[in-house]
Amino acid sequence: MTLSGDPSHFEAGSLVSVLTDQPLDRFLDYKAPAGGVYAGAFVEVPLGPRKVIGVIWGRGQGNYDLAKIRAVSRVLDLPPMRAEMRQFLTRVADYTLTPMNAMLRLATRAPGLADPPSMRKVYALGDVTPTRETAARTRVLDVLRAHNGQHFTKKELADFAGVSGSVVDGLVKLDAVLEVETPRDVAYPKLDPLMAGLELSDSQQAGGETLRATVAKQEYSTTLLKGVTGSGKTEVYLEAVAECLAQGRQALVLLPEIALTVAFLDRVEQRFGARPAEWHSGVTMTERRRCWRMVGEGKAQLVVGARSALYLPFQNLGLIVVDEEHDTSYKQEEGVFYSARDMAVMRASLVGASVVLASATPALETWVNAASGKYARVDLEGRYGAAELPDMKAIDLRAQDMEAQSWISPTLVHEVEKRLKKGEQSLLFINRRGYAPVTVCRACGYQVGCDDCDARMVEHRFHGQLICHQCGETKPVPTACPNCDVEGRMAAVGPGVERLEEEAIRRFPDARIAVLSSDMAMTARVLKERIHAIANGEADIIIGTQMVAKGHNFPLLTCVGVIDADLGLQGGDLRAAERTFQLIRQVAGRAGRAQKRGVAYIQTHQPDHPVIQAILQGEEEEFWQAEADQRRMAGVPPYGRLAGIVLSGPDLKVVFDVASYLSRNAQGLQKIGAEVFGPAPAPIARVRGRHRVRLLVKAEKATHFQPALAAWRNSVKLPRDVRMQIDIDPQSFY
DNA sequence: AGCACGCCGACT
DNA sequence: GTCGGCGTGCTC
Repeated sequence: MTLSGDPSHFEAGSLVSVLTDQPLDRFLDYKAPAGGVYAGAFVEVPLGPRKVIGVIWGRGQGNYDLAKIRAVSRVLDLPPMRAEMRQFLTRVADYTLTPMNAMLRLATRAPGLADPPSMRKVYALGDVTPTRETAARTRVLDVLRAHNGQHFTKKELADFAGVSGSVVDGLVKLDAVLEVETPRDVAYPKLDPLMAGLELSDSQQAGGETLRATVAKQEYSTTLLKGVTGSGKTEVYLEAVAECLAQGRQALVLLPEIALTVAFLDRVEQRFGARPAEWHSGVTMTERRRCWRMVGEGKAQLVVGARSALYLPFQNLGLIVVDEEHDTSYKQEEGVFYSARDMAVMRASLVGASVVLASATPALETWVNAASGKYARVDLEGRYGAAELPDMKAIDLRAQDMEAQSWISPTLVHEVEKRLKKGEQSLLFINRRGYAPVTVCRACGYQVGCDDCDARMVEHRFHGQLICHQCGETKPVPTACPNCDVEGRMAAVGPGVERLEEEAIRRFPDARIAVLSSDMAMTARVLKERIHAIANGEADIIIGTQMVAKGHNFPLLTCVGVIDADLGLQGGDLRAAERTFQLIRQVAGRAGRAQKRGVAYIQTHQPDHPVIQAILQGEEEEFWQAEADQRRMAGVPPYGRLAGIVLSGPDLKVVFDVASYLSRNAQGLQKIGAEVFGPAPAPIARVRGRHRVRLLVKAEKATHFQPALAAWRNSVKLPRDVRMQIDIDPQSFY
């Protein structure tokens, strides 16, 4: 049956435009298959000798040799891509200057989409009683009778009954046990939004009700949920999730780190009685396929995931929560360059969903949007329970009597010792992995660098080698200088987390010391167990990198020492101040979460620096306002537009020439008032053997920035081995 | 992305 | 003579 006049239906043989996941930067025309096809349908189309996945985008363009046009081979058994999803992908592509096929790949990142639903055999009680009932057979039937109506796999059933699989086979042959083919991808267990949550404080209660009311309107909105570490943001936004689920709409919660998901799944189970769907790099292929398909069939009510979960085929999305929304890992800086936070807002605005951006230290962009009224804002007062934010104290390193090769100041040593005596925990924070950032020859001054990158190799004693943090290249720690051949003068300079541990062991020989660093290669579960053990008091001193700043609770912790607060302030990055502020506030927030008030000690050479001062005084709003004013004066985001362009290739001169040409031929950009800066060598001028040159394009806010950039990019034909990356709203300048 | 076509060097 | 290196170009 065909619906005449329905513009989204295409009759058999008519021309349709198909977007494939192949890297051809255009749509291809095909003939609609027998039975016709609707726009949005997932299809398989012939392309050269192969069959590839595509989506029917609309009517064919008709600008290709009709004789060469082939027919869609088949329509896949998947719910069609909704119009709003197609619109979303198009908008993200236009915003980030990404080809559409790359967008489709993001949206179809699940295995076996072209395959029929994967099936498996399950077993249930049959209606025949076997004539010869052996002991083994009785045990099997007893298990099935005890769980009447439930299905088991053969292995489950056999294991439960303590028999081998062949007993089950025998019973199946006699029809005493039923063998049923069922889809492997089953719906997620039902979440109950009406279950009672934890008891909320007044502030949480009020915040939760505001969010519920917002979600209940079923229209687009974005709300900043701001509350200090420990104020119970999660419980509050789970209220928004409850409201969304109660309406029968789907919800998505984005978390910045896989390590946080395990704890979050537990919270969801407590709150709604079952676990939600999970989507991140750590889930198995089978589970990925299940998640993608169930989300598309509306059989997953809540998804917890990493940024790429944004491209799942939700059918009736009502809410997106971006937890720790300021986190830099939401910005993808590979392949498709996008900010998951910003794209969450875009997706929600297209489907009439609510967005909650949760953070103790919001991104400046978010803060500004809330201040201007573009976003609503909910503030949580105080910390949950009796806990209060710690006192913040600076340790002026210029006035400390620092020993050589040591980074823990006498004042901080003293404070840690006091905690050790009282049986309380201390946290020493250093935002640097490995043992030492530099290996230098004391004879000639040579520093060991990576052969393929313009970066110094970082010594990792844990792994017993030097590692390039850019490309992952490793080499042994040399005993003789590679430059002057002098033996035995190579020295490690500066501290990393491993070296800090070494110093802590030396200074606190009787303390139990635990290290938490992202390169210790632990699974999410192991990591969670470790953190749990530490939180329960299995360590006196915790030494950690950035990782410890994120969302873990240590109730016995009363002392935080930030080893080098200046580290983030150098480098002249646009966001250096903001980052340092966020990171130190977060780390400090680890202290004193339960009954005892904590103190955070911040070691710095510049205690009068405005950022350090803002942290010490707790003058948050003033800090954001000052940052915002500075950005406005400089005409940079969020008050202006930036695009970072990186050209890379094996031959520096060729790359530089292309960059110069682009810079000189930017009339289209100048026409919209944009300026091109550069070319200049990128901060890391060589990565994996490719030379990198960067340009920066800066424009006023209200301009047709992307179209002008796209035209500019397309105006040059790049040499074969030169690549060009365009990063809209760059976060880092690497 | 694949995959074919095609045009030059060292081999059974 | 040909096997195969990977540069170039095409796929509706």
